[in-house]
Amino acid sequence: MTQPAITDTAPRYPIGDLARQTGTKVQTIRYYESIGLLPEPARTAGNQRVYGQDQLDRLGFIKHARDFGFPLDAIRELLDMTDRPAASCTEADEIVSRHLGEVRRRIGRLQALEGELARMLKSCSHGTVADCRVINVLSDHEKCCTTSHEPVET
Amino acid sequence: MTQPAITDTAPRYPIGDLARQTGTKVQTIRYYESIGLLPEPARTAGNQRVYGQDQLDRLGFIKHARDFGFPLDAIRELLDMTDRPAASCTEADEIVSRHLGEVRRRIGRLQALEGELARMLKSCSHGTVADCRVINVLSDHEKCCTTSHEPVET
DNA sequence: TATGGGAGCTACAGCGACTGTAGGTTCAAG
DNA sequence: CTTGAACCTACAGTCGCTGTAGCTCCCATA
Repeated sequence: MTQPAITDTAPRYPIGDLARQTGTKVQTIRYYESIGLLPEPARTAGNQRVYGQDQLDRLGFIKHARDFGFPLDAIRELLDMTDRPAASCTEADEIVSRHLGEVRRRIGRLQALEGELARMLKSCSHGTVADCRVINVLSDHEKCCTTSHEPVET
Repeated sequence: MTQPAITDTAPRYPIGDLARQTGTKVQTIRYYESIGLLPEPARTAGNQRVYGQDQLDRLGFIKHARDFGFPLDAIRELLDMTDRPAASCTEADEIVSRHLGEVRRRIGRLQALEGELARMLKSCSHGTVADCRVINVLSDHEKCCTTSHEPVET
């Protein structure tokens, strides 16, 4: 009788606390709920969302993975895995490998782009637009030094 | 009389030709028109778009600049400059410098990310999800080796 | 107990730069 | 004359949010 019931001590956060504790915006949390990334939480009598520790952890995971640049569907797969802790983590490794490969390809493309932009700028004589190397390179494919011409997906 | 009139020899391309010649999609061309990046072209009696050399060149410029990763509003500024060929090209240089700076920042962020992802993968023991380094790092901020935690904007 | 203001609610539009679809019309070759 | 590719408009969807409008709710202070 001197001990309060366990359910009374369970933390119950409103959405703003969740946002502050994870560094997510309130709207983003509601958005994650709307796309099924976060389950629908309990509500107060006044229809306001209340979250427990589970949800806080789950959102922390999502935020962290987003900071690592994982797309939401990869995060969804990773979250599904945390629900099966006895399973092999091969699948998780694959998701990360795929993402790492994507990041490396992107770096390569951006470095090629960096070189071209720097060359363009260096060769510009800073005169009129008519003589501008920058404008000329963009106007005329022939004046361009690069071999490949794929969009760069910045 | 033996010479055809000049206007008869002016090339008039349908939208599909423009698309093929520049490597742009037909819908994209119509989209550029809708946002005012390309002027409204002449039409046939049957309401189909017909383009001349000017438009082809303009679209070529846009395509090329997009391949360099310039956002459309920067391209709009660059196009405005080509209409004033006697002006100084300082402004063009600035646009390119800005873009170059952005590309370099992005490369830096992606390289930091690459390091973290590679470390994560290397330290994974390839056992169960419960022991998975990948999942653990994402679950627990403390286990994370990085100092800064900004989203990476891939 | 009244009140003020911050926090929460839903629903929807907008971003950038397209891409895809539906349902129709036009054009050129056979 | 028919067929089918190319064209037309209009609009929805992509990704991952962000912002707005117009409400309601909750809690601390007077």
